[in-house]
Amino acid sequence: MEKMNPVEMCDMSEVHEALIEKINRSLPDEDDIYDLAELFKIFGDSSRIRILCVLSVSEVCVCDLAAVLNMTQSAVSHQLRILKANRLIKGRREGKQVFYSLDDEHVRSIIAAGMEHLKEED
Amino acid sequence: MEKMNPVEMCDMSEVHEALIEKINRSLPDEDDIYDLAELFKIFGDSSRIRILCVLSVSEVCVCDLAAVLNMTQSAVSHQLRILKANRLIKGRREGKQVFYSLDDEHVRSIIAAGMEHLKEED
DNA sequence: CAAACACATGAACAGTTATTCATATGTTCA
DNA sequence: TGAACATATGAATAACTGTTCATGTGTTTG
Repeated sequence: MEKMNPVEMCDMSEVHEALIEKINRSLPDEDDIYDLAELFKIFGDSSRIRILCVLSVSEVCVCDLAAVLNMTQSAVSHQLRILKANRLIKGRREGKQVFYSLDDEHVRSIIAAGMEHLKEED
Repeated sequence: MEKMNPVEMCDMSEVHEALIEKINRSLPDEDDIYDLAELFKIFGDSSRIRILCVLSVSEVCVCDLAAVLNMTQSAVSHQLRILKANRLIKGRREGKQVFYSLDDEHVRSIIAAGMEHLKEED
């Protein structure tokens, strides 16, 4: 891939040129970064975090989720759809009900990593 | 964004009542969940992730960031402000330039946790 | 089959957000 | 002091997102 035309660069271009080269080589793939941002976007909503926390405790059906989280069934379903599409949870039908549970062990570790940052603040 | 709504619950209320009680007790504090979502919101933008990835390699000034990431200086500054306000990065002035670097070890672990999820997909 | 229930989903709306543009602040140096 | 440079920031705009409302799908049961 050809180098992007530097839109802006400070005067000491010679000095920082090498650094920029080095950084460009060690940056993750553009697509990976995009996917990563998309993933964190999923965690960037308290309703979804709450759902994940509940499912982290136990497999739960949709209406119980709505009850525990004090959300409408529709709102819960919309969020479950997003979580499922991103393979963070999975659904299991049992008669009229659908029970959801975590589909990825990393969900807990991602949440834990975020919590650590919060608990560290002064 | 979070609204109060009428509680919904499926018919088998007696069966799930105990489960709901248990879940309610083990859920994280409401404020913590909110803060956690706010934190992940920061990571939920590819421009900010890219900035964090760059700073994960080296301390870099604003105009070099703009050059590497092919963004305008203004756009970079706006994002740096957000990252700084959330204590993910810190700035160090050196003459006319300001050099930014990571301010939290957890930044790397949060990104790593997210990456693991992506790399796991079939 | 029809009714009741659990859940899913499309459309619309309100609130949020990242970027751009213009301009302000802060620093160095002639 | 004033010009040039590096960065910061306010306002405006376009794009995105979560919820609600209405309705559709799938399942059980009378």
